Amino acid sequence: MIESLLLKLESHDVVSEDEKSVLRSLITQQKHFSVDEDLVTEGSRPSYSTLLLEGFAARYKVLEDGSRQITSLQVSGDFVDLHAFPLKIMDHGIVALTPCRVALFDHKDINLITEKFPHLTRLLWLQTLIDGAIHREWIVGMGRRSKKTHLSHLICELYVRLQVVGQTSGGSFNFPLTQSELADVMGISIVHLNKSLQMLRQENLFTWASKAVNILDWERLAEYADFNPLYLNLSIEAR
Amino acid sequence: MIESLLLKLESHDVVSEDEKSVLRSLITQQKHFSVDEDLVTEGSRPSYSTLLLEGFAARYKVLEDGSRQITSLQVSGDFVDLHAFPLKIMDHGIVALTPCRVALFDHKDINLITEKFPHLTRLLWLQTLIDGAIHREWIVGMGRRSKKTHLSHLICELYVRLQVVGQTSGGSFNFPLTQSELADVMGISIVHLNKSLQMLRQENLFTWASKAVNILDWERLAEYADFNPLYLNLSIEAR
DNA sequence: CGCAGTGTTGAAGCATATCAACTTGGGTGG
DNA sequence: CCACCCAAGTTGATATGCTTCAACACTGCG
Repeated sequence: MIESLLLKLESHDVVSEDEKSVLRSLITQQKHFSVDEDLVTEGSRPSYSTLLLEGFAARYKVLEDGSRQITSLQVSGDFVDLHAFPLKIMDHGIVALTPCRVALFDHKDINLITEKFPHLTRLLWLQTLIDGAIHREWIVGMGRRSKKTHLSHLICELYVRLQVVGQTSGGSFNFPLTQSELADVMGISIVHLNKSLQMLRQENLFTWASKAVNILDWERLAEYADFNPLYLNLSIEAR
Repeated sequence: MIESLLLKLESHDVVSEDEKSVLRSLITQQKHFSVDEDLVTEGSRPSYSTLLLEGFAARYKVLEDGSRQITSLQVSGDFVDLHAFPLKIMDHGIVALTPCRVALFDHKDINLITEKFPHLTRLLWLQTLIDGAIHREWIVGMGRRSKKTHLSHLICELYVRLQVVGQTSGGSFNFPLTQSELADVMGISIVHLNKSLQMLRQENLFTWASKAVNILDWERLAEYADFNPLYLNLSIEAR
């Protein structure tokens, strides 16, 4: 059930049977969310952390004027609020972009992991560090990349992240965002996103139709997007 | 010597004498860097982590076309590359914005902390999580805030972070960035930064001259910047 | 004194937002 | 099963934001 999490962990280091079974044993509860429902609300003080088993979710903040910025996209195998464990209070919300199935881990139990399983602790820590690395890459995209490059970089990132958890087939993957949501990811208006997307289509690097992306030429796309997967830390090392 | 780090940790939770002395005992070496020197270079594989004792530094990425994006600012008490410990390879560089004095912690020793000092481990983890929270706030600033609001938000953030480590006096603090560096923080051109800054000056919220910021009216500034310090997690809790 | 880094300015052109309208497609009730 | 409806996507026009280029002013320092 938590296979996608294990796949993710195993893309960074060897995970022992003991560690796997602790993780399996700690799931207290499963839950479903429908589209636009909040998995976690801003300002709340969760006593558990949420592992996304299935579906797409987004971290976001809403400003006074009602505009929204999405600060990260979460896919199967992502701990959407592991950071709530030491952080205590959520400074942002997490919303389901598709129907979502999640597993809950009690903070008391995660605390127990830090007490008894240092290596597993480091692996969980690593996940939150990779979240940070992705944030940095997004900052670079927003600040210094053209919209076309930023957008194709996002496609590359999602492709690689989904590949790790076995959610790609060939060059294609499910990408259920609306253009409005993507605009909130990139911090631009829907109209402008739409126009950038159309210009990008002329490059014939990928297609995006009926909620699925199909990458036509990975080499050229990665080159075009200036994409270097180093920041995702996909190498198996002793951590 | 590592007092600023301790001040920072103690702004989140109680730190025991044992924990303090472990930290003190693990400093293997001190080092100095001059302006524009890299504390850590992109692509390197450091075997130690760097604690900034004195000075200002910045994480950055440089793109093919030579443009630079600063993804975070680091001040006294910040572990500038604690994440290199599980992350292994640096996906970005860290440059000294002023002369810097740093202390080095061997990764083997940090590993030892995770094995023997779970509570201290959680506190260190927390520091990297706050880095992530700051990244998210910057993403919001870049994507959805006006330049004037983004800029004043940064001033608020720096003020609060420096206050924690005792680097403010009254409403003022040292802020040694050039406009060019600030432009790289915000992802805009120098010219535009300069003009936003001038418009902001007319609001009389703060002054910035000879490398020092002086906040004239904190309440109004925080209101104007839509600044909510929640994301910095400055409350003492059992973590 | 002169030089180099930093800050400031104005003009011109490109990027992006906003507004308003229209099209398309999937889903639902009559 | 069709008609309708609503959400999503697309389009063009206009206004504002932001970049670029080029010039000049200021300051600290050799």
